Amino acid sequence: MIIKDSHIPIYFQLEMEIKEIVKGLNPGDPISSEREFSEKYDISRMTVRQAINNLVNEGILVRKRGKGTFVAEQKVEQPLSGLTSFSEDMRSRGLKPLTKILSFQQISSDKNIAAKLKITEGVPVYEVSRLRLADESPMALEISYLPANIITDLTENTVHASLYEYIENELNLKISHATQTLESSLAQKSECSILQIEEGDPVLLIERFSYLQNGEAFEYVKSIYRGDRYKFVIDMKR
Amino acid sequence: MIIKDSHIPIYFQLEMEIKEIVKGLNPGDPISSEREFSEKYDISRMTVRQAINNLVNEGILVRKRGKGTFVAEQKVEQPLSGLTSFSEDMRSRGLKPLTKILSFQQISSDKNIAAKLKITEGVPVYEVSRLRLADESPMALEISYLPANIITDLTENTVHASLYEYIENELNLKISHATQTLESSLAQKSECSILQIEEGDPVLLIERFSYLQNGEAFEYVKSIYRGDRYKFVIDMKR
DNA sequence: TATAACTAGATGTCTATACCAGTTATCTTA
DNA sequence: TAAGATAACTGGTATAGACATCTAGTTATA
Repeated sequence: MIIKDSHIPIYFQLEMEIKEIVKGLNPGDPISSEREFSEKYDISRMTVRQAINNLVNEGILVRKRGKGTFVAEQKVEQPLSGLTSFSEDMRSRGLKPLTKILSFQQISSDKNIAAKLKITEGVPVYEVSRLRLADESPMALEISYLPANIITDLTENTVHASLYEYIENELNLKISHATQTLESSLAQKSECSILQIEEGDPVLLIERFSYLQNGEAFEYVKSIYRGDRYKFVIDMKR
Repeated sequence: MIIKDSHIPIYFQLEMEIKEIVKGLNPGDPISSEREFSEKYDISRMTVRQAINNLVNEGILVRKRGKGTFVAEQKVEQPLSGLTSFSEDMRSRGLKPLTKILSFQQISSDKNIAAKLKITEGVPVYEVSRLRLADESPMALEISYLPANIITDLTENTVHASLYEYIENELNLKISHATQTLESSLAQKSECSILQIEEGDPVLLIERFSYLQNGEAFEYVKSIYRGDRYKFVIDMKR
């Protein structure tokens, strides 16, 4: 029902009306033509067009010249950063995500870690090992290294809650960007038992370097994902 | 300059005109009022509004009721942000990238392709096979499928030049976003000879779905990368 | 029978006009 | 001088009608 002398614009009322109609239709179904709406509600065709245009811009309808206006196919929503987190990803597939912290300790950086974080060998770093599970079954092993002189007073609880919030809100550091590399490899003996796979099975190796706004690396993460069970998803906006 | 009896709609010509004007302005600057454009080009104000509406929807302008229309602040959008292309990636590592088109043909979509692109089985699609090389040695095999009813009149040259430019500028379609999945797997016999690897070697499987603004998928790409030589890189801005 | 022409109906473009509703500066008045 | 009214802008909403162009059927023709 459309009320003509309401303070709510007619085109807006019609938008609501059409949204209701669309609820009872399937993607691809046609809606009434512009002239039909115009006559049915006794409003101008241009006003009908305004309502439909807005719904087209919202991705609810699709116009096809000469044919009509149709209910759009389901819209795909993209997560903010472009990268879906493990937890989101698992949940979207109907699996229950769980993260177990296997170890948390402060160690002296060896040559390899020091090179990755571009710090001097021997500078203390936090080492955090995590096991990622989906529906109780292991999906990935993650080992993170964080320089203890930048990320100060880190605790196991903080790591388990939200590391990034701690860095930005408690330490007042500004996170700038991260670089992630993915590569396909074969499982090594040492990783097999914990991921419950066989030597030579396909695995996805992911390395992430995270940087502060001053250019310092504050995190190096090396992950091993089961290749047979995990797909990495990226959404890209244009 | 606006040509009235052109086959190009007046509002579209005006959009171009305003885009040029905006180039010489700074974010926050006002543009002429709707009535001024209307008088200057001797066109209806409603036509001016249609042009401005489109530019507002594109995020180029913002309207402020009672005040005027202004150049929008910087656009957040970045073309397919975060993903470095194969060519860029190779060059940054000092390798010479090369893409060879192995085959280009129009075929009838089978059940699998039709399902991926959400079209009816049998609808014709273009199939493009590409071999990606770095310093003469094969790195990846890419097979793309594009519905021939959406991406019309595709030629091998277009594919080899810039497909996305063709879609946006020649076909006047709007690219919205893409979803990419990566997974680790083992090489199958059929892929071995062309990639010069052994059966069971690690490979990176990448699937990409690209979508238009109306929600239709216009591209499905399946790629197989050599796991021993290729790393996939993602940069993330916060 | 195959093809071309027509037709009905859909969206697309465009006009000219009217009035509504915020915003701002100026002008009037107490 | 300060407060309020007013005028002159801005974009927002809405109308009625005209013609263009595309689509899909139907009809007429070669």
